[in-house]
Amino acid sequence: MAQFSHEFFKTAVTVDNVIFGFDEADLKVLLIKRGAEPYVNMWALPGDFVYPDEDIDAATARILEELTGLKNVYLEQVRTFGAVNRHPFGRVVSVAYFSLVKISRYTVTPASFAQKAKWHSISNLQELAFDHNEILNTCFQTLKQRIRVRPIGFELLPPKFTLTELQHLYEAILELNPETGLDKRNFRKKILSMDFIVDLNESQEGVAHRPARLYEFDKDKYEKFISEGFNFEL
Amino acid sequence: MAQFSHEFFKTAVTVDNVIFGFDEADLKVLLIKRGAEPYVNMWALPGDFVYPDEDIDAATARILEELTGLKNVYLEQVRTFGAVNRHPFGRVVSVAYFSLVKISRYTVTPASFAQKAKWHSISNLQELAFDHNEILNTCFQTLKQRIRVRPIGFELLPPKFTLTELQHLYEAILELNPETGLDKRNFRKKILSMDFIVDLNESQEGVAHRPARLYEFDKDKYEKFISEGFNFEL
DNA sequence: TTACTTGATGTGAATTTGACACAAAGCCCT
DNA sequence: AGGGCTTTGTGTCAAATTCACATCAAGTAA
Repeated sequence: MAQFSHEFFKTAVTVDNVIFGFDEADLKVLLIKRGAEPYVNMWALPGDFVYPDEDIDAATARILEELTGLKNVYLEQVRTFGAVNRHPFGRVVSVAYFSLVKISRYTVTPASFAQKAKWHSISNLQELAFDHNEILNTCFQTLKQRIRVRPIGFELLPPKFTLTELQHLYEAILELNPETGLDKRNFRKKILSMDFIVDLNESQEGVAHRPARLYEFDKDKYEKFISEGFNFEL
Repeated sequence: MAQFSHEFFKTAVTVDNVIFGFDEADLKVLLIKRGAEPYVNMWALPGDFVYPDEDIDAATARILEELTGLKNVYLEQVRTFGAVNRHPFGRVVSVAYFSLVKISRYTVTPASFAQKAKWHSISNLQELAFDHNEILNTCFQTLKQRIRVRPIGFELLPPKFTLTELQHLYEAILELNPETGLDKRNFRKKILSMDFIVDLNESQEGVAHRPARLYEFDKDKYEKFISEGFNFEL
């Protein structure tokens, strides 16, 4: 095998991270403006080379932390993009992840590799560097599928949330028209039938209308139900 | 960026392919016995280095064809495995795929990199080379999910099949007990309500019991239904 | 002709989904 | 203090789907 090294050990591996956040009624993605060639000054997904002694999963977590300061974030590998000419400087294979962050906890810390970082509404994206539009899109589709079958929406919301916020989140991710999309009563019935979304007996404060009750997601309870054969769905 | 080359362009990328087949009542995987170090003489997933000028998807298709002679096979990328020490000879990142082949069409052609190739029953696997047990398992779980939501089971069956064969296939992939698993009448009702599984008005021949009707999967019809908003499920 | 094996088929109860509208809570303004 | 505004919270019924369940039919083999 040593004789193969010359030929094969010449690829660079990067990770690209589609960082989702949810704000008011909009699903957003955190993009950086590139500060170096290639594609300088274009918006791009946050990403970096994987270091020689670094697991790929760890590289993604590192990038996320460098950029947002956040640790222990929901991260999921989606797909690897390896077209021969996707990078102008050589053979670069990119492993795409998405992550879900609570946007309120985000603090602007553009990493060294970026001039600035900014949340972009998913419904309104321009052309990105490299094949990043394709990557972003693939990750968004994956999120859309995941959200219906795993209770990961809560990763995007503050720890205490209202059912209306939760519904808006689902509508944003599933790209449903708020009018015709999810029926409020049926949505609440479904959600509350899952006993791991617990009523905190608290209410919103300082809103100019009837205050909504606050709920939280109880991960321990969820995992207990799962281990009893329960199956989350929409 | 050129200054980074020294550091980063040192990884090798491989693909590993979990090739599924279905035979009688058993889901099988095609494994090769390794003919070279490392892990010589152990069973492993068929895989190879991705050539410098080869797309990753193309590499998988190539391996499959070298091994089985089959082209135009169902192939799906699953996940990339990139732990630092997964390969003893250096940093090797592996992109895992699964593929679905009609086992009857398989002809033994062990590729140059293998001493021999053999179908192994999925329910009865020994220890494999590298992290291939983990890869295989991940791919199997992915197949299990996909089969419920995409009509890909047909890729594993001959063009003309009986409903009993189809049901056995589902039971094997979903790891259901044939007794308690799927109800025959309900299964057939569901399947036949999808109008893209068409009755050929032919029967089995040479079986020592009442011959079963033969059906085929009509891909064009399926795609027409999909484009009309239809959603396949189980 | 009989026995054996597997194929084919329908009904009714239980559950789930989906559509739909109005009163209640709190803030703001006058 | 009262009225208006905005958003919250809640139940019923019809329709559709799911699930459980048993018997006769078709062909081969002896």
